[in-house]
Amino acid sequence: MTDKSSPTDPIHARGGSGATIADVAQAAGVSVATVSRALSGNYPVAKATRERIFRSVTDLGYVANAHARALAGATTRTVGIIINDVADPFFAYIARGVERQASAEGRLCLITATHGDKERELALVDLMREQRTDAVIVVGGASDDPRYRKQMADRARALAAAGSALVLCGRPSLGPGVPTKMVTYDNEGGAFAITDYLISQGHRRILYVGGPRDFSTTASRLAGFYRALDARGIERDPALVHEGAFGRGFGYSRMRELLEQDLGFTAVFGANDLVAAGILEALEERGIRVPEDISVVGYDDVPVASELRPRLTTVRVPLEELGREAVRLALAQSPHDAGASSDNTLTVGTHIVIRDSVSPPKQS
Amino acid sequence: MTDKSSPTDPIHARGGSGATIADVAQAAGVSVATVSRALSGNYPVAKATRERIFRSVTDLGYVANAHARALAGATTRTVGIIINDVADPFFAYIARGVERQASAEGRLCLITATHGDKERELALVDLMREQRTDAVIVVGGASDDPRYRKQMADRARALAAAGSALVLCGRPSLGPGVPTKMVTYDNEGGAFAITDYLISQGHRRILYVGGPRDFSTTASRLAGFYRALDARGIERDPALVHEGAFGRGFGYSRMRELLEQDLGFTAVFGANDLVAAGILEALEERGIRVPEDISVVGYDDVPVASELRPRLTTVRVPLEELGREAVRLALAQSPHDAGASSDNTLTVGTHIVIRDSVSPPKQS
DNA sequence: CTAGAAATAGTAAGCGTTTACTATGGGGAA
DNA sequence: TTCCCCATAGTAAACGCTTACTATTTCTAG
Repeated sequence: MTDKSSPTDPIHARGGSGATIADVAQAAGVSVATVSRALSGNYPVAKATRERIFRSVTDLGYVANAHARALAGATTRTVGIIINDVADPFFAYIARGVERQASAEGRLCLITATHGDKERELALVDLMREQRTDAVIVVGGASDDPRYRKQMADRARALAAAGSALVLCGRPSLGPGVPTKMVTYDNEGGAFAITDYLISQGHRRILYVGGPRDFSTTASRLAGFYRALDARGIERDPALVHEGAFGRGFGYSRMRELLEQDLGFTAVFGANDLVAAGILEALEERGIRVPEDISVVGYDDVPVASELRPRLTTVRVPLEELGREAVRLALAQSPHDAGASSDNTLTVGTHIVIRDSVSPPKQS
Repeated sequence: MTDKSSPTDPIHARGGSGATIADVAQAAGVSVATVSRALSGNYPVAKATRERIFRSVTDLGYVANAHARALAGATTRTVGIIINDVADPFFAYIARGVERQASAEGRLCLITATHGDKERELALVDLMREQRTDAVIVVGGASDDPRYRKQMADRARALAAAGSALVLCGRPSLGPGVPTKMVTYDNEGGAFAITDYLISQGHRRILYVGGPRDFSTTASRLAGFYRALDARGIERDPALVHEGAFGRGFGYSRMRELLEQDLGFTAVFGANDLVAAGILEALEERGIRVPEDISVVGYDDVPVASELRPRLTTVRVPLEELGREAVRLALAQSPHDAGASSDNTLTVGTHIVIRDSVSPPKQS
């Protein structure tokens, strides 16, 4: 092997464990203060000096130590996001929005997943707090357990006190007086709209399947569902509501069971698109045609909705937009008073998108 | 408003910008060293003292400052991962594996996306280097531009020198002597297998669509494709190979164009499942039946493959596993010598999964 | 010419932890 | 009783950077 560290070999010029700002200073024959200033560019440094410094930086393959920088008072330039599961498209698209906006604002993105465990969610908020992220964004529906809410509220206060912010994305407020920012979508309205659409097509007995019980998202979607029923004077039938989980597997297995019973429904409202996909699968397996025999709708409009056959009629939620807005809001300097009056909350609309999975009920 | 900071109010007890270890020490009447030791538990602390300390921690809502900790020499407990796009299922599943394994090993996960820009990829590696992550994992095929390879190799050396590691996940080596770890899958083998399957069904003219040109993934898949052709003595026809991009949109539009020409193929190999989905869409639009008129296969076996109708025959890549192994390897203390002999590389297998999108070619 | 303002550099004090050393008190062995 | 060791706790020196001050030139205006 020949000498690997010729003076022109950028990054590997020195061994050790990475060059420090002092190494650069020495190489350039200036003080560390000058290097720091040349690098951040917020203070005049003579052109010649600056060039010498930059040359040394390249020669040494120097990159600043983000921790030292953060510790010395500069901001961390990092936002944290907490989601359920990276591979669930609902969260993945929101995460994409967050990642893109964060990077547009020169921030890095710390992503973690709860796998649906609310204790873990709380622990993750603390982890982000340790990291001193500029903001922490928690995504998706929340449990309505009061103990949990209190714990989360405590963390919101701690974050606010430390100059960071807790952003609630697609979940309800922690209550008045708790310093959070919120970006949500019209969950209830979308559910109302699509239920009403089903009714307008002539359906009267609609099955609702999916979504964890005691979960804010489920609650809102059901609320919209019921409101539509009520508005048309259709009786609510508890036998037609089956909460459980979000996810294709749940939709499939629950639908199989439900098909054994004689519930007499003509349409099914899947709590989200994945549940609807499972429902479709179960229906197909039984040779039931969609939409001729039974109509099906979903929620979220993630790509699988248009991948399915029949293409799924569903409610479009602007997921990526939601993520972007979350970081915009998070990073926006809230007016001096953290007053509740400032618009720390933002709601984006939803609308139904009509595809091929709904038709009028079969004459029976 | 009544007094909000009663002594029992956990986290919000003090204003300011977060309690420090010194605050805890004072509250507990001990030195900061003792607090540090009680917290990390790597040094004996009297039971009574420890309890007093933990009480103060809770009272103050104290969480350690990760930056100070990292600076003081402890590891950062963070791994970085660089992918193309969070919302692309191929990457999302790998990211899930990484995230899960990282969290199983008590690490946090810094996720960033390149959006296919290789300059940005290099910049992101530097960003992670600034963060002093325990490892940085770059995922997915790579460009074979020599300048780019050299730059990446420089960074690999810098990371290694700093005690971190560059992990190549699903991409080829940067060359001998460059200190990287690798976890890959049998890309070429999978392509060979599925092409051979197509041939065994009687297909002779197979169209290959998708994948960026000059990209390692494309190169391997095409290599397997060609090898299968050669093995059966089928002539390679350049007119049947159409590189371009990964993505549903590309598959759809290119297929539409190709359908205008009279290429006489009986099967299509989509460079990945998303491309195949686009191909299916274009075919459906033209009223061409799959697999009766034309057979289609994909690659990766992401969920959309089984969502499609017909269900897509494809090559299964254990994506989540890939991600997990990447962090296992990354975090494994490599033997003292960073010798090339140690097994810093790991390959997971691929296999074809047969569904409904292939049948023997139509008699014409 | 000279005083005072730029412009440019350097000094050194933190930022919040960890950890090598040092200090203290109490027990048990001899 | 005297020593030595163990269990605990404290002191203070990094870690690598930013930035308020201070110092030195070099102009510019009067």
